[in-house]
Amino acid sequence: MKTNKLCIMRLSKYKSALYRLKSLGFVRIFSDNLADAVEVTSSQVRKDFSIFDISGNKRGGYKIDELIEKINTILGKDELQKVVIIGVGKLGSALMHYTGFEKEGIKIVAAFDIDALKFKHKDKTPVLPLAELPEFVRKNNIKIGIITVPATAAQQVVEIMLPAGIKGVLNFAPIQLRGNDDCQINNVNLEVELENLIYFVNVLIKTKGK
Amino acid sequence: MKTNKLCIMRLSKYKSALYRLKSLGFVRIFSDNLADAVEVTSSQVRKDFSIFDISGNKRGGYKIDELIEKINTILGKDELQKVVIIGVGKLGSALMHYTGFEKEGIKIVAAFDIDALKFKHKDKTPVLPLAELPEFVRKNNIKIGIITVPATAAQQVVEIMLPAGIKGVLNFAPIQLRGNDDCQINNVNLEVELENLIYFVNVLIKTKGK
DNA sequence: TTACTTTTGTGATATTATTCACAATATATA
DNA sequence: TATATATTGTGAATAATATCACAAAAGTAA
Repeated sequence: MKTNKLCIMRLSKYKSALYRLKSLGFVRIFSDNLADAVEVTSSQVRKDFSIFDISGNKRGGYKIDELIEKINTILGKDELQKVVIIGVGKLGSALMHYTGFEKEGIKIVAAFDIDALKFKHKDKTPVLPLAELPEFVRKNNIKIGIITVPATAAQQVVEIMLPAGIKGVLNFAPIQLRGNDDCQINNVNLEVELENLIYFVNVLIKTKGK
Repeated sequence: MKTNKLCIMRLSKYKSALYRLKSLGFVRIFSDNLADAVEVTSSQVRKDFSIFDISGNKRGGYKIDELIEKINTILGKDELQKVVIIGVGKLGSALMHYTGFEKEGIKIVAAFDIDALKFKHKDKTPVLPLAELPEFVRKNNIKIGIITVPATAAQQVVEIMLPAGIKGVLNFAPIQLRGNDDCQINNVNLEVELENLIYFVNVLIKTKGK
């Protein structure tokens, strides 16, 4: 089974499109429709599915419900995923209260910071001292953490998370963090995303000018 | 000149690493060092540079200042980039006040919403009615917009932005938005990023178990 | 039932991206 | 100055990814 990051990203996107199509009343779907929704080719869709032995019916397409279930299984979404956030700044608290995760079975169970003014031990999603992270992570069997601290603190935070048993980090600090064999780190760099967009907009404007 | 999105993303990352290395006192840099900082190979770095005719000195490496300047020119960062945000929810207001953009020459000049309770005409970064977006965009020659509205509203917002003259959209709504020849849309899907991470963490845990 | 049409599933092929490998050359050293 | 060494720059080779194209199967219509 040959997979790669892009392929898994597409699976997520297929799923999200499937929920939407389902809510519009569709029961079955063709690779063509999914391809449209996610802006890929229909052979890409079928190839992705074949990698994971997802099969439909020739001429009958795929049953949406089955498809969603299979994709969820592949993505490991059978059980609720508990996630912690480190860094309760603007972005951190926005993500903390972001409602989009719950429908995907992802729950932010706690946040951590070093600023005592931000501690909220009694809240539904508590904000706790960073020093308590290792114990919390072990007790609650947390695997995933989101980093939303400033770039200068990010590597230090990783050094605390790894021995605590965190296996996956989604890093929003604008610095490329290094994972290891025991921990996967994915970086989401907002500045880079915007710069990228700016580049292609400039290309667009220049080519139009011709 | 053959470019692609990944290559441009790497340029941004090189630049960010260069700022860091500069602040540590470095003046010259080798492809090796940059490769380390961004987690790519040194030939990747040199290849990327050669695509844009960036050259260093054999045995002398690259001068950091020149490199930063050249990359900024390529990325179109010669002048301040004015950006608007549509959707002043949790994520929107976090991005609105996110300080990381300014050092990259990106300025959020206004935000828009449909909820009158959110309007702040007098603020430094005003929150204005969505209806005023087209006029504002034209008057201020805005090219870039960030979408942080719910998925259900995102496509409608795009339909307002395109005729107003927006050329690039960074979309945070969890739905794949479609651009056209006149407008580039890049999607950042937080749910997808997290799901992706969860997948690879599960793979990690399974393989370790063996 | 039979012929026709549509859609899947997948090897073969094409395209794109990355790494290799090494000549060219700038700098350092003796 | 001559020699040794490190590093770039880039074609060639390799690897990764996506598309093509078509046989096989399943539905539809007559």
